[in-house]
Amino acid sequence: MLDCQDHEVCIESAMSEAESICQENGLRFTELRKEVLRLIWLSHVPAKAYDILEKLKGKAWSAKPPTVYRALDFLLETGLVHKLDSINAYIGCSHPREHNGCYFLICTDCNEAKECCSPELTDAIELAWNKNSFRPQKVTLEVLGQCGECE
Amino acid sequence: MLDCQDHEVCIESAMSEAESICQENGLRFTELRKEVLRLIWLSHVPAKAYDILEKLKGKAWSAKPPTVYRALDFLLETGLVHKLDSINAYIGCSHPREHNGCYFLICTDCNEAKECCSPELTDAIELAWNKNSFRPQKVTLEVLGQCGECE
DNA sequence: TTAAAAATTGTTATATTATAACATTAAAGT
DNA sequence: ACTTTAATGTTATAATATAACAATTTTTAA
Repeated sequence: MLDCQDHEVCIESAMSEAESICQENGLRFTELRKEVLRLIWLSHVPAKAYDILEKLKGKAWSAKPPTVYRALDFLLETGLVHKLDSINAYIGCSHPREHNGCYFLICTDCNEAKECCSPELTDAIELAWNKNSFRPQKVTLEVLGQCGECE
Repeated sequence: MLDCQDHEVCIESAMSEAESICQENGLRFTELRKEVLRLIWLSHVPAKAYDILEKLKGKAWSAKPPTVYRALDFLLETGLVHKLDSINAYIGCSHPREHNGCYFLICTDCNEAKECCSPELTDAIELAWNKNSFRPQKVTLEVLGQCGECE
């Protein structure tokens, strides 16, 4: 599904961008938060919270559910990570500096997910909700299906 | 949020349409399934599985979690009910004979949800996924925010 | 019409996902 | 340095959902 050539590069660039964003905004990118973000970025398959927990236990931490969920809360709030509600899993944001018209393609065969953006989509959605005089706060748009490589 | 004038009528028409659909398709609309659908339609606030369970217990059933989840599975498969993944709740489908370009507006104040359709939306989404050579199987589109009455 | 097969429901147990509440430690502000 | 705030540790539990097998009901078909 993905165009990522060298995933090590992919991870490192995500980590350093996260570092910058936190610095710019005076947010504390602690070791725990870093490690959780890195674990999420380990693959393009969205990570489950309890899988992250198991991996954390293998490291220095005395990790328990709140350990992971608190780190996830931080990463979600800062926009470094997205939660995919349709599969209860977490994926690193591929462009954490701007979030416009994002949606997710999730392959039910290889389990990889890809974040996409489409201005036309945003426009269509805005048009639709304006008709309903609705003030949107959060949009969830996830497409489950088969990616090009898997079909 | 809703234009429903008389909710009794709203419920009864949903129930009788469900009855018809099941009959047409040779599906068994058992008492249990009927009751669960009716409980979901009790309000336009999406129903939580365990709330349905509690209400069922007040009736004739010896209800346990699988009782509810199996009825929900049936109703979801037949398209009589939708699951809202962003809030883990279930809502009656307002037009179960055709599902095209549906999405949901969910008010975080009054908790009501409204099913909407927008062909432009469907088109924009299809355009977007075609670019990615992705074969969609299920689309989740939910907008959390404030409805007209609540803002 | 009755036996076999299939579908539905009952029941017990457990898996999965997530948060509350309070204690402790570390960092930042004054 | 001391106070406050933020982050993490820890225990317990809440909320959501499914597995596995037994009993029953409905349908099929001999």
